[in-house]
Amino acid sequence: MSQKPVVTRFAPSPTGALHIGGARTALFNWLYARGRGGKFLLRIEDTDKARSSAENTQAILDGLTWLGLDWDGEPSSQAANADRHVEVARDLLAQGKAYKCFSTQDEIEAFREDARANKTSTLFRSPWRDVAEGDHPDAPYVIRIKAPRDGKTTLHDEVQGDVTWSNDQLDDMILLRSDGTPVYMLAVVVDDHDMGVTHVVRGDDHLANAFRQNMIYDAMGWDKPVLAHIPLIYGPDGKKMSKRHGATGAAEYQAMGYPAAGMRNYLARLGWSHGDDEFFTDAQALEWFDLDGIGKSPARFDFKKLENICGQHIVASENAALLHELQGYLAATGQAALSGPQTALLGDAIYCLKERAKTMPQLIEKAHFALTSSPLELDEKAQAQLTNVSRGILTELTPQLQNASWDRDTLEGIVSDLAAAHDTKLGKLAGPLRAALAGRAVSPSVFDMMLVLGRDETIARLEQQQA
RNA sequence: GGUCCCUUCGUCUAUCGGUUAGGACGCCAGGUUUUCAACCUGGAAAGAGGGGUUCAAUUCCCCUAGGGACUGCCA
Repeated sequence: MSQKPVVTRFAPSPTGALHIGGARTALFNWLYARGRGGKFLLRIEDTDKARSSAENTQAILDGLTWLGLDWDGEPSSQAANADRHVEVARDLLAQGKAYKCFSTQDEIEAFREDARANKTSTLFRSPWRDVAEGDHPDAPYVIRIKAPRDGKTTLHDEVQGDVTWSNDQLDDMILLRSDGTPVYMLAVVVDDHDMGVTHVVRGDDHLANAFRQNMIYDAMGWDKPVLAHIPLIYGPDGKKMSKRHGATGAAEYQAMGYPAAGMRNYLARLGWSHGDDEFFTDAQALEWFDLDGIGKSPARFDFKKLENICGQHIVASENAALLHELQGYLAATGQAALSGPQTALLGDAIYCLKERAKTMPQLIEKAHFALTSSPLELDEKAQAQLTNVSRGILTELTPQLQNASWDRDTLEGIVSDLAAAHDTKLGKLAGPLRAALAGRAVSPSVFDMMLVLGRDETIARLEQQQA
């Protein structure tokens, strides 16, 4: 049996921004396809013209781009394929697998109200299913598919396992509305088939739809894609993600300054696992990701863990890449871009900043010492001590620090010098250095200010802070 | 109401019949630290309930409870 190349797709409807749950669905599709050398397609389901907008479409594209989820080719528009959808519906009608139904919306609604009142099934059974063409009135009609009424249907789902439905639960769903436009359920199947989609990975809110869509595949005799219905993401309280949880849109996470790599990692691990691996790179995710690692139960969104993962990714970032991401964050949030000197200063400082920031705003906050300037006069005694201690030594130390290759004697010498300067701000350097000598992470602050700004500027700013 | 799905520490999860039920985030305690943050050590913390099957169930089956999705001429 030859392996067909994998084709996945993400098919959002542009009736709103990119939802964080949608972003995860896109990520899963992307991971699956890209990890197998397949294609990841994007289809905008814009058949609901009243609620769709170009702005939303752009927002979705921007969100995916921010997350680094690149798609193959141009995004396709479902609305643009309407003629093709109609053609399939007409084909089904011609084959006798669909029929014209003349029941009005009022009639159907009345039936449903009745059914609800009597607590019976609200499944509408059209009286037109078996009426001969000659007995049709000259009136508006919809085209409905002829659903099987006997037996049962079992669908295999890579996440849900085998799911069985009794066919009498299937309705003769509408394919073409009375105005002749195709309905979503038809469009999805036709588009997926025409686009050559091999794996449909989507939210499990579509699980029931899969059975309805399956009828079209059967009627047309088309190959069916592999299905994987993934559980939805819930808010921290276990309820559906909503505004009161703080953020539902991917763009909001970007605005909060979470790095894209951290988002990918966190979102991937939410509902999917590869043993005990929590923190991983894109390369690892691509290699490890598979459908059978996806859990069946819904996962809650945990901001604390997101932050933690993001922090780890910031630490692991290349300095230049992190700086670039920071610039992107500033631009995306409409903040002033860094000036040339600021960029240079930040470039020097970022190595010590990234170890203590979990988000972009935190990075900026920690960089405050380098990005703001406020020279001041300084105390003569402090000046003398500083000069004494730092002369030549810090200059020598800089490359050593950055290469993480330490000369213990030198450092210990500095510590004692610094300790002697206890009365001054300079004394603060002793602590961080001792910590470094003890094998712990260096607490940079003043020490790093020296390395980044130089001695004079550091002293000036410290004096200013004291005032 | 009907159909389908789900249920391991607070949270994300590991476990593919036999484990002191593991890890991570968070939390608590202690340590280090003259900023912020980080770091080190230790700790508390879970199989929804009830029946089976089996020598042995978190793991397989059934029931109950709880949660969710769907039930549109929306997508």
